[in-house]
Amino acid sequence: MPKRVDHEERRNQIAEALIRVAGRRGLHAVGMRDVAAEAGVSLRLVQYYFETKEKLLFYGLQHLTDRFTARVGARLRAAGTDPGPRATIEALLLASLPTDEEGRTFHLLYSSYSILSVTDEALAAQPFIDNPDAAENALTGLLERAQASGLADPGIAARTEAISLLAMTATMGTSILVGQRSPESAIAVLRHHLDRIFSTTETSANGAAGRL
Amino acid sequence: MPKRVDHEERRNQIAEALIRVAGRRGLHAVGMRDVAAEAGVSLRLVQYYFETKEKLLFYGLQHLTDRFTARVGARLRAAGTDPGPRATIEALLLASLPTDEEGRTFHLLYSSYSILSVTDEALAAQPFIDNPDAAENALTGLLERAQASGLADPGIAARTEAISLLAMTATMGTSILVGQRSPESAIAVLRHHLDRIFSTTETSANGAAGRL
DNA sequence: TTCTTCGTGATACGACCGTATCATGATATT
DNA sequence: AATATCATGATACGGTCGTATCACGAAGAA
Repeated sequence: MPKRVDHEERRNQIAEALIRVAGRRGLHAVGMRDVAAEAGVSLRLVQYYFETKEKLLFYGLQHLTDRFTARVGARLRAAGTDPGPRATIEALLLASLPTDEEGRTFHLLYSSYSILSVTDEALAAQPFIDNPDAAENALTGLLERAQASGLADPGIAARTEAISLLAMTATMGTSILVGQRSPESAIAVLRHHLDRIFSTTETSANGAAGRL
Repeated sequence: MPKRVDHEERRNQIAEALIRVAGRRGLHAVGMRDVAAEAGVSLRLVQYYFETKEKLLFYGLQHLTDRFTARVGARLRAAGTDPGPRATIEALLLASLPTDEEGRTFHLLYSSYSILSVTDEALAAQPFIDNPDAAENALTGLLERAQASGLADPGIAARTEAISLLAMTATMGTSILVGQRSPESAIAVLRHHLDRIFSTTETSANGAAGRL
């Protein structure tokens, strides 16, 4: 066969371009031509690898979640080998906060896709529906294990707290995005709740007992 | 003067049409012609009252926040005259949840505008920036007063909890919107935290004692 | 009445968008 | 070397969008 270019890699390059330009100008504002220009290829090429814009957007969403998963994994590894449950949870939540350019793009685009999926049923049927459930389950498991090993308050409702932490992180991420809240204050709120959750009853002299 | 039509009312009618069609098909998908058709008027009329689409969108945002404020007010009044702080807070939070068609539209469009404002600086300069702060301040005040009157745990950090409650409500609202969570479970999570906050110290049979 | 101004309508314009078509290099197989 | 097939490019097409233009009816002011 001819030229043999790795199609999947090409698609990834184009998807990266989509993510870059969408992160800059907003997902609603990107066109095929913008993506092509950002990727440094011709419009035809974008059409060649993704026949339709819808498919490009779907692939972009997939690529986005993949990259986000990789980001979280990297943050977890950076937290050291076998960190405590609290440090793990903190790394998890903080990785979701738009405190750097990459996080900003992730949060903006993920939010955009979510809102879009409300009125676009084709998008609503796409993969990223199960992702939040996975995060919720993972976090719940971490909390339960922390409780079992006596690090976290046994009185708390693990799943409810997991849902709450993720929900707070998401909204405060948006607040950071629109410039309404500083990353520091968002982190402070999260730590406040982690302090509450990771507090064995008797050791609570002041506040922060079982720190990471 | 000629025909004498109340311009402001006309604008409101058109803004209502914008909100309806945007709530149905998504804010990104509405055009001037859609709004005109939904309002039962000609395209020219929409142009006449709002010279540009940008102005129409800005006015629509203003109208949206006005109507949302009215909704919250109505819910508060429906909660009875001088309800307790907890009932007030609950009414406030539940009014923000997309549990009915109106709430669904509010949440969807408010989220859409927020996301849009991240990449649209003209929109970012618009009014609705201060609204979240107002809600946060109001909620903080309610919590502090509840603490002062011995109804709420004096150990909690009022503002931090206010921020948390609003943040959780917002994200769970979106979760409801995309069909990922039921309104009941969202309400259960909120009530869980209200139970924690509105718990006088000695009644805590299990864990949450004199927290920081 | 005549005029001026406001309100409303029908329609046209230029730009851009997603998609399709046609053409042409490049290469691995025969 | 010939050829079939993959990869890439230039360009055209139909539709829709926001906006502008032209036209006309209606009503207080002169």
